[in-house]
Amino acid sequence: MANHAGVGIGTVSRAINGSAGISAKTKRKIFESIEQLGYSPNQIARSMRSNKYKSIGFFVDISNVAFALIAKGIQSELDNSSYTLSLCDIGTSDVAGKITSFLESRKFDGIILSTPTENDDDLQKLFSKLNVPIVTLDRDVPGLVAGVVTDYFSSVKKATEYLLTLGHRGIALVGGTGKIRPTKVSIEAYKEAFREQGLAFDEGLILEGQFTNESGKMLMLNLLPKIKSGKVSAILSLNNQMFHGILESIRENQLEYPRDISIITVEDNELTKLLSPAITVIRRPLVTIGQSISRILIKYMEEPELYGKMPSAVVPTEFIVRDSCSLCK
Amino acid sequence: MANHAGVGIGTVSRAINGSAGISAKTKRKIFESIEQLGYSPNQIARSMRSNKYKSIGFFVDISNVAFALIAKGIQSELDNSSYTLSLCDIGTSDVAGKITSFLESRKFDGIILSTPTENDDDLQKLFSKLNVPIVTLDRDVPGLVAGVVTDYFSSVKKATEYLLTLGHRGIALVGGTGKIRPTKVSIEAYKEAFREQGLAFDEGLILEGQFTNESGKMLMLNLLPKIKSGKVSAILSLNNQMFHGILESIRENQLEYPRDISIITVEDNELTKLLSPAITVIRRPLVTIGQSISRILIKYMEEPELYGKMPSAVVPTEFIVRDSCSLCK
DNA sequence: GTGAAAGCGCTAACAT
DNA sequence: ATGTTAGCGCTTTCAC
Repeated sequence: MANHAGVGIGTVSRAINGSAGISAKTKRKIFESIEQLGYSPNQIARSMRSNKYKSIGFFVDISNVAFALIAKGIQSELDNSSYTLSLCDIGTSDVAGKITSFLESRKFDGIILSTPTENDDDLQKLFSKLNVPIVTLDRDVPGLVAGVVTDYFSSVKKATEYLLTLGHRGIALVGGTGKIRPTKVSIEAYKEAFREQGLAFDEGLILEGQFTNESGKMLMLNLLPKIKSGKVSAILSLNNQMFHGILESIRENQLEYPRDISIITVEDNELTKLLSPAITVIRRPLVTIGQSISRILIKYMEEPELYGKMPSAVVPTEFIVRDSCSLCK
Repeated sequence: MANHAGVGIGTVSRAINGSAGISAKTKRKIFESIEQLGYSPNQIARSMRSNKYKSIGFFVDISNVAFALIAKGIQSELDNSSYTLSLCDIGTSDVAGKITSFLESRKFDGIILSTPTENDDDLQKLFSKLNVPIVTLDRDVPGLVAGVVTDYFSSVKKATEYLLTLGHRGIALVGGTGKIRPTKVSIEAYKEAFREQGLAFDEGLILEGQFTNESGKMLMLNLLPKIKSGKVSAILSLNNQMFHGILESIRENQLEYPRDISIITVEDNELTKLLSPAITVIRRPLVTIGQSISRILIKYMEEPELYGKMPSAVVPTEFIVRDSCSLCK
């Protein structure tokens, strides 16, 4: 390559990298040669030398289908950059272990993280050693920088108020572990809605499970008697997978919504739209979320001294009323 | 590292790589040092030297949610190997361009490919240069090796027969482009089912669109008059995203299934299970598919001389009857 | 402004 | 069986 253009190898490097100290003329000459030879630089060698990898990692549990649209959003921002996105599935268990094995074989210039739990010591230890910008997606992980924070508060509050207005008082709030930001915030919103109306909420109706279909079903098992006795007349679900279990349980127990139980869930999709009656939901703009966090991470990668100094992007949610809730009898 | 263990750098390499020509004793000594120092080899440098990347790429349109479970399957096989999986979203357009840009910045030891089209010249050109095992997922791409092939034939035939048995004759077969294997095979099965019963099928009812919700809706627009006139009484959908559009259209036009139209689709999920009435479906075992293709690719990576010499894994499908079809009136 | 040379951390070939 | 050395393809420093 270098001798085809009749220049030194260092000069080629300068041309490719747009470094200073090269005349426009030789630069042109070099790019011609590049064209002719179909040369493309070896990214591995570049990385080895420069410690830049042109690569960002998105660590997430891909079982949650929402991540696909988020990834699309991330990707769309990255298209104008020279970075490549790697999706890495961390599942729900041994997250730190999986991330470790990813990081052993790959290097990233930046990382986007959405873990199933916020208080994972192994995780913190792992990342504290890593000298790379890491932004979290809706997680308050101590020591890490929050990139995007979804404003569940206002929508959950609206949803709760909506149910209260319909006359419901026994409103079950069903989430995965209460140890991640969205759940915590949602619980706060729920409580505040009750308080502002001068109503008492029942702590016992704030339920925690896992982010799975099965867990949703399990929780319903406990809820059923209360539903039948009228103690619980509405469910506000904070997770889509659990929501599936709740729906199955409703079906299996010959209940009907909104007649026997009013339901609201988080995350809008084909299912919530196509079910009949359609489900009242809290929607977050998935693509936008991906774009926002991508932009923030790029900023941090380009200007490391800013790291952690920028505010998180706060993404609004929408409360969409459909037909899954009725007046409390 | 090397001098901590009191050995030469080459010896360390031999230990790490399990190469021959090293005594068990020094090996042990070296691993002790590795432990103590928390040393981990620089994968970039190794790759540069060895042209092995310990990395496989899965190129797919992540809008199709099915891929998530397939990826889980792939991953589960990879967990016992030293390979790392990168999911790369190729969307539906400019697939060759996207793949090219991925390949410029990353190297893979093997590639799993599921493209939205089979006859992409750019794609073939691209991969013909690439000296790496590539296996396709349900695609017959000329020049590439098929890794896994899903047996849609038997299920689509069963589904068609099922509809015929219910008295349906006007059965619309709705797919994305007929240019990918699953669609082609399904069309064959559909025709064969008709023929075996001595019945004539209407070529005009074999419809092609895009793999999108909107396209499903569009096709329904054409179908509606025929449904109302009774010319079409059943729909067999070959794509889940199109199916969503079909369902929406049914809803918007105040039709009811199975009363006004019988429907069957491919791909089982929460939606098909939870809709009421539940949808009769053709299911493919997604995790198994991922595992199979992963195993085959690993084989090819380890024994390149086998490449293309092994048969594709044929994965069976299941035809699951639920409540979305009724007797033809 | 440009070429030559050092060296990133490894593996493989060559010594011993 | 093990130490030493060349060199993978770049970027960067140092001469000029």
